[in-house]
Amino acid sequence: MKYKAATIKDIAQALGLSTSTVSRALRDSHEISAATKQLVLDHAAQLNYHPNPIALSLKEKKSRSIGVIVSEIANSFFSQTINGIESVANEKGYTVIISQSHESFEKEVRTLQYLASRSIDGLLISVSSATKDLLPLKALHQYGFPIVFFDRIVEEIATHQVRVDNFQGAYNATTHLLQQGYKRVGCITNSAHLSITRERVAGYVAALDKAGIRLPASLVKYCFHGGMLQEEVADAVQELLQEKKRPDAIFATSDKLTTGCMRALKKAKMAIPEDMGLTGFSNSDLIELLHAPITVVRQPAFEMGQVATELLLQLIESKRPVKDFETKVLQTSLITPS
Amino acid sequence: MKYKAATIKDIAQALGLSTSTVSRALRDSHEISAATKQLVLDHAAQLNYHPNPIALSLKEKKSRSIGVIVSEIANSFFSQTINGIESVANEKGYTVIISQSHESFEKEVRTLQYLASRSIDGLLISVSSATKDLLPLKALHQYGFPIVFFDRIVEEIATHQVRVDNFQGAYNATTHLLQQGYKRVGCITNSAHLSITRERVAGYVAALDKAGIRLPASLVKYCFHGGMLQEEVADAVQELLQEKKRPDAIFATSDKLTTGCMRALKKAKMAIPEDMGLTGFSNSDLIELLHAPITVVRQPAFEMGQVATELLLQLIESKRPVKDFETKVLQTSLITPS
DNA sequence: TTTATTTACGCAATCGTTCCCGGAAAAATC
DNA sequence: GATTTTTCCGGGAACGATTGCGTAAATAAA
Repeated sequence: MKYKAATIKDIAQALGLSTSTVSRALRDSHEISAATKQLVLDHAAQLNYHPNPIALSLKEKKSRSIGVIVSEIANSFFSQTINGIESVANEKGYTVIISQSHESFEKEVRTLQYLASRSIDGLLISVSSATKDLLPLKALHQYGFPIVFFDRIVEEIATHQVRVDNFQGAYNATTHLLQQGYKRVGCITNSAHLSITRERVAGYVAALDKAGIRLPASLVKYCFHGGMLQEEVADAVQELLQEKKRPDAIFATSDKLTTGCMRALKKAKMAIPEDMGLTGFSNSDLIELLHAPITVVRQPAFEMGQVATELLLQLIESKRPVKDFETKVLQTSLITPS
Repeated sequence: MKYKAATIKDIAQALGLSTSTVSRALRDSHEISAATKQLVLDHAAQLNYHPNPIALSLKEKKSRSIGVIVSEIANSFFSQTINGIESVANEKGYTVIISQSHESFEKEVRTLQYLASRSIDGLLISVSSATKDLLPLKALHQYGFPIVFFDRIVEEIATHQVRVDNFQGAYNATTHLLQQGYKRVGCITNSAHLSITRERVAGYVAALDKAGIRLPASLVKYCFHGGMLQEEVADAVQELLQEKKRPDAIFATSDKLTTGCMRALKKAKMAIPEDMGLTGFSNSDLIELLHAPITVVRQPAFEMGQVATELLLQLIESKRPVKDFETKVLQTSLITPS
């Protein structure tokens, strides 16, 4: 069953006016008399008239909707980011269409095409951990399609970017572990070609360097699926535990990896922080309730969503092609258990 | 900057055909010659032509998109449900537009109007804990707008509903606490007018009854904001602790309430399960990592999303008004720490 | 050869809205 | 009283696609 919404035509007919007059009256045009305007407005209210956004989209050639692609919404960081995105977008009258890549490149590409075909006006994306081929994104971008990267950046594509100071966050976390007295800090991280992976691992290495600690590269374990598969993390932890000189602490570079490590360590009956130190990136609000009181690097997720959306809308509403792109870098904070 | 997508007109012009011929060729109509079809198809591929969904929506009077309103996506239960919704909707070619009420009635109404004005074809909703006035929803429903309720049901509106066996889930959880030896089980629950609140409290009471335990109604504390405000939960816990005959265990009826209780008990330096037993509804995947190994009632969230979406699409695609409405009841499971 | 039937395509309306253009009536100016 | 200027409104095209109807040419039947 379909319910029929009132149209401008209905109002016109009922009042014996033309559609153009009604349209103008509703938009408060100066060339419509006050009396007619009132008449139209009253009748519109009575019919509960709302302009059909689809018809508008067709005419204006824009849908006033933006797409968001994240790996998973069931992830504190991303759901918080989305809240930030929504807050800005809705205020400006934009609809947000959220899609998940589930860390799969194929799903990401499909989603990309889908969103593009649904005529969204712009895209906010944090690429999947499996994304190595940038062609689909580049194609869209070269078409002049507005894109803003957040969190997981793609440097090869020239557009606005919003991220945190991943290097510093990782540096701080690693330094924190060292200050706790740990000597051999291993690292469990995401897919190697992600920007956040490179930056965070660099921060981790820099902190070790600064402390005069040199560790084998084998202490850095990459999880291609970014923790989506629990066993991938478990394997990585196991590998660390089986290193000839076993690490005494682990730095995990993402939400899923941090909790994944905890899970794996628990399974291996390794106590945190006694048997193994652990710290990592996480925006979960349950951290303080975990069985081991770990220190985490928290990202300003909500703010990141807001900033990214503002940049995107700016891009969308710009009259001429934007050539000057910004890279906003937000700061992380180290949260220690109270 | 705008990128211009190819239209049917572009193809027609380039090939010296009419738009109708091109349209029919693309839709593989029998009244177009094979030669012309091939010509059109080739050229369409070359121009990377994709039908404009907005133009189609305008003509077909449907947008092939559905709206979802939940209180919060940063909630394991809802994000899992959304995954289920997405899986079914996308497969059927529908876009999912997610909105959050943040447990605010005003936000819910605004969102409702917004979604309705964005011409979605149907709505999946789990009402906010603050929803007492059903007029906006009823208005939409009486208009013939397809709505399916999930999780938090509104019985007064006759349509499809999907929920879990809340009574049984609550009954099992409470019974579990009693079997552990707890005698005075308090309850921290959601806003009193929510369906899930009524059903879960009823299950809780029934379990006590069955065990021959009669407790004062003051042991049931209602949180109007459903745990959105941490202090609301903290206050409720405090009130329980200050009862003249203090309870020795708490049954919490939702995700946020369960973790909220844990947080409050931790603050009050009450050990779980020694000083106070705790169990509750939760779909968080971090439960097993919490400092206290609590038993939780888990809902089949993903499945719930799938079922609800199937019902909604069925409603949307039905030729005539549907009069027979289904109420699907799924089963919960009690997860005890290993 | 004439008529009937296909085949293969074009014309134009439609969806709801905006906006350019043109024009009648009223008001202002001379 | 005649002209110019406003004021106010309607006609119709446009956005991109679909579709009922009409029709020329090609083919088949008579």
